[in-house]
Amino acid sequence: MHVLDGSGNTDMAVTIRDVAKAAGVSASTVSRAFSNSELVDPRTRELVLRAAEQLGYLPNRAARGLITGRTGNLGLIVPDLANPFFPEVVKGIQARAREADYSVFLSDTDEDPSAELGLVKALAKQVDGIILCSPRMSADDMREAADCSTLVVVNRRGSNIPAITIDNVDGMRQAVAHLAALGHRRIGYVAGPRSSWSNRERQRGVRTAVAAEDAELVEIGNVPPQFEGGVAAADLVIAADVTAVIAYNDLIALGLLTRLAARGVDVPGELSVVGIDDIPMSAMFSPALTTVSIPKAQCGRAAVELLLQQLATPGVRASSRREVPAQLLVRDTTAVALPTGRGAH
Amino acid sequence: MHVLDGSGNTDMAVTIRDVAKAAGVSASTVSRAFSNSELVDPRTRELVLRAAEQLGYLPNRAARGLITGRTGNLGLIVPDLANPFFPEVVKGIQARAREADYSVFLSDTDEDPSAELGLVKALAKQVDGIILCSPRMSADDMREAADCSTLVVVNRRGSNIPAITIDNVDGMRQAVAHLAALGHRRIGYVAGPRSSWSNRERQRGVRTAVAAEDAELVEIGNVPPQFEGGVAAADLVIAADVTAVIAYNDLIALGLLTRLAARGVDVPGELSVVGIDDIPMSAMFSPALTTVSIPKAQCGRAAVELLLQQLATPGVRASSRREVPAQLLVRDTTAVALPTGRGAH
DNA sequence: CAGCAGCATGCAATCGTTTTCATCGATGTG
DNA sequence: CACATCGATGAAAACGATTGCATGCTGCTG
Repeated sequence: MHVLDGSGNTDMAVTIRDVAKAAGVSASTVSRAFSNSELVDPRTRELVLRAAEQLGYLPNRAARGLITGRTGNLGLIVPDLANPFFPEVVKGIQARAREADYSVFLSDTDEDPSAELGLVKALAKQVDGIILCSPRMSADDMREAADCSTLVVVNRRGSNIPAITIDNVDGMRQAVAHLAALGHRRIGYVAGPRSSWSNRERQRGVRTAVAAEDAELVEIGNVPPQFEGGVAAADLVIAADVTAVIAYNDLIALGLLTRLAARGVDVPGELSVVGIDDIPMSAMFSPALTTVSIPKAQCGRAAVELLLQQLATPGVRASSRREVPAQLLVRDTTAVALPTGRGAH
Repeated sequence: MHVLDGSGNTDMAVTIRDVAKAAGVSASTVSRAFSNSELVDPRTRELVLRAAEQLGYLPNRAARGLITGRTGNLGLIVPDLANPFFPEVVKGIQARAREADYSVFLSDTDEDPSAELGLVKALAKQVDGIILCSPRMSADDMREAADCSTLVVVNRRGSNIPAITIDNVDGMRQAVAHLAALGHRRIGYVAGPRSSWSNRERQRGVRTAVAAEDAELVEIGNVPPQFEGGVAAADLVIAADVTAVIAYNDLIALGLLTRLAARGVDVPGELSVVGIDDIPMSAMFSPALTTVSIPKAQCGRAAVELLLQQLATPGVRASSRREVPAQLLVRDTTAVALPTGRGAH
């Protein structure tokens, strides 16, 4: 026998009317006691709250949502939760949402861009707004999605939709400045997927920064943003005869590190490597990866913030956006360039 | 201007009555056309479906839930999404839930056991059932939680609650048999948190298996189940004078590997290391970690399966459980034991 | 003392569905 | 031909909450 909640009903819902009866008031008063607390006598309110407490009453959000039109739910769509970049973002979203008393619906598209729009539509009716993380869908689909629900996108910009982005250009500037200061004059960039907005941004940032430092840039193929992509790119990097390389993300950088070690290339002695993202793994590798860190949880919180703001000022499809800073984290994969530059041995 | 959905309403909901009007039938018929399809004339049904399609109608789940008592939602509570073990499980849950046309509410407790019960209560009204991943709460709290909602727990057993567990004992048997076959006679086990049910299971499994192989077991302190825990434990392992060590999880094993390398201990030459979990990182390390792999996505799917089953047979609080197999994955951190055993150099 | 302002509360309609019950033709049978 | 049967459909009552409106009470003012 467990301790029951006074009434003895283990599963049947206790409604607003039960509370009303227990407190000797009407249902409306109970409702008011919970929301517009100003319109009800403080004493009555206290009475109601106590009765509710005792009965273990919790408002039924679905019923409330039906009439108010607001569900208190948020949708969240990510391409792949197994990608170590996303869990931290999701945690940030979750945490901030809970603070604002919102619940979060999570959907993982498994990297299928064509599933994204469908999920938005399916979710639209059950939520007040949707956060799209690094969406892969087309710009047309984005517009259509925006017509279904209040949207905020993370890690992409365009279609006049409120967005949280990362200051990739500045991040790249920091990375390149760091390398240049170490004497590197010929720098490689291992590009991620061509279709990725982030990749284009980072590529742009690297180009600008390298030009500003008066150094030379070698762009190395588009590879999938995974460990294997880095493994595959390593030989190209060696052949490119650079003294330092920046990878589109940490996973690629880690792949590089592994293959470079296998090829007998000393990092950072012969070659410096810089990643982007700062996924937890990067600190655990040896040598620990120098990387451009992105405040992932902060991105998540900011996305919720922006969504809440959109929700609060309805009708205003203002194209608000927010850019979070990136920050270079120097660890053990970058060092001064080899004095002679190349071919030494 | 975007293509609108025929009616021109970008945000206002299209209800069952709109469809009814458009199809020239009553609301009841539309409802039936969507659910109990048998009670409606196939031709009428076709008509309704076409009208709904054209208007872009999607049933409002909240309204439906209000009357049926079933929400079509599932709750999911995890201790820490940033722990690389969980994302895969969550993906499995998500995928299976979507197949069954359920949506998933995600909550992350940030490793705070005292938050778990509160989240269960908050979620209970909005979902048909809740999946608790590796819950840290007390047994009493578990019982109370089970009174709030239909529950399935993953990675823990007890309180007569349906559970998905891993066959830790067999996993340990495989690991120990592998090591014994390589000639190891003195084996270490680096224990995880004392409060963890999994740790107790694994410890028990190792003891049994080591005894069965007639080898010697050295148990090494309880450490936090993180990389840092492994780093800290490495020196104890060296001092324990074993030729092989099994860690409570991969994160600890990876920490061991890192610190052992720093101490100049050759793995697997001088010491073999086995992890548990098979997190993605483990394959990327060098040397790649030999580990007892757990089918994480399958755990997730099984949990949903079990929950759905509980939901289908209401009232039957049968203590169903399901155990998924673990499987040893031999990679590069295990090798034959040093011939002389210890102190060699 | 009458009248009125203003506050606290209750009544009832409503949100978008499902579901029970009744209705209405059409069909089959004695 | 009349009556029971049956299948398809519609009308209306729920589900649990919110909210505009009406009501009753208190207390103040002229």
